Amino acid sequence: MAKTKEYTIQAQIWINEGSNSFLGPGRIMLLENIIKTGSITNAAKEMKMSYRQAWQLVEDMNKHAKEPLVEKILGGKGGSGSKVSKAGEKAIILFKELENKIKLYSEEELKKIQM
Amino acid sequence: MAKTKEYTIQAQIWINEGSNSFLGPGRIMLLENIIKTGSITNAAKEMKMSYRQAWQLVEDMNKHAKEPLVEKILGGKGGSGSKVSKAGEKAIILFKELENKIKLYSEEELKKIQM
DNA sequence: TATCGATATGTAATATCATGCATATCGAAT
DNA sequence: ATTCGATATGCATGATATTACATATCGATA
Repeated sequence: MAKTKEYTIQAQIWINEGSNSFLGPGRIMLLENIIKTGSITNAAKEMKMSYRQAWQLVEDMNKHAKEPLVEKILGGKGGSGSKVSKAGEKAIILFKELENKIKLYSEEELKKIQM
Repeated sequence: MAKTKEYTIQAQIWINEGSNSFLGPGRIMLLENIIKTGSITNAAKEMKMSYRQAWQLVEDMNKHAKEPLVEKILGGKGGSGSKVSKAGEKAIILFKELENKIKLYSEEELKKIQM
């Protein structure tokens, strides 16, 4: 008997500013991990990414956002760190809503056809 | 004056068979180039991909499709080549329709919000 | 059975990219 | 001024694809 084949759809989105990438799943996860850990360094560790790369992503996000998504905190008794701004929190929410809608829509559309 | 920032959305889809990738934009383009050129070898050249990689993609697509998307032609006076099957042609059309709908939907949804 | 142009496949070489590491800097708090 | 934990950044190293190359095979046609 023939092996049954089940097909699923995967949808991914990215937001660009002009021709530059601005937000994608990886960057959103990074933002979430910065909220969770309080620093780029620890967020990077959390997702097994090098600090260097995480830092560059933050730099790039900030450059392409209307206002910074991540703000640095320097000094203080506990040393330094980074924090996601209000604009950053909003970006996370908007992105995930968008992503969710599109994934749902994709699945519905796949159901309509026979692969 | 502040630099205006224009945001656009990019959506990409892939079809999986079980947990294996089956079709994506690259594979679809490969199929189209096989139609155009009549062989995997020339399709690969067309898109500056190594023959090896192109061949593996074809192999993998066929393995995960219900019936082969690409069929080999061996022998004959003109030597050999490959051809996209009816199932392959159908897959191209279905994929592109799906992709198109999702891209349109994504753009509509982006318009609704303010990034 | 000789020819043809590609397919099919392993292996060595290479390019690409991310990471690790080292160092300088930061600025509030004490 | 010292301390703190991170940020900021260059550069060498390493891991991980991707490619190039070489070779064997294919099968209808003539």
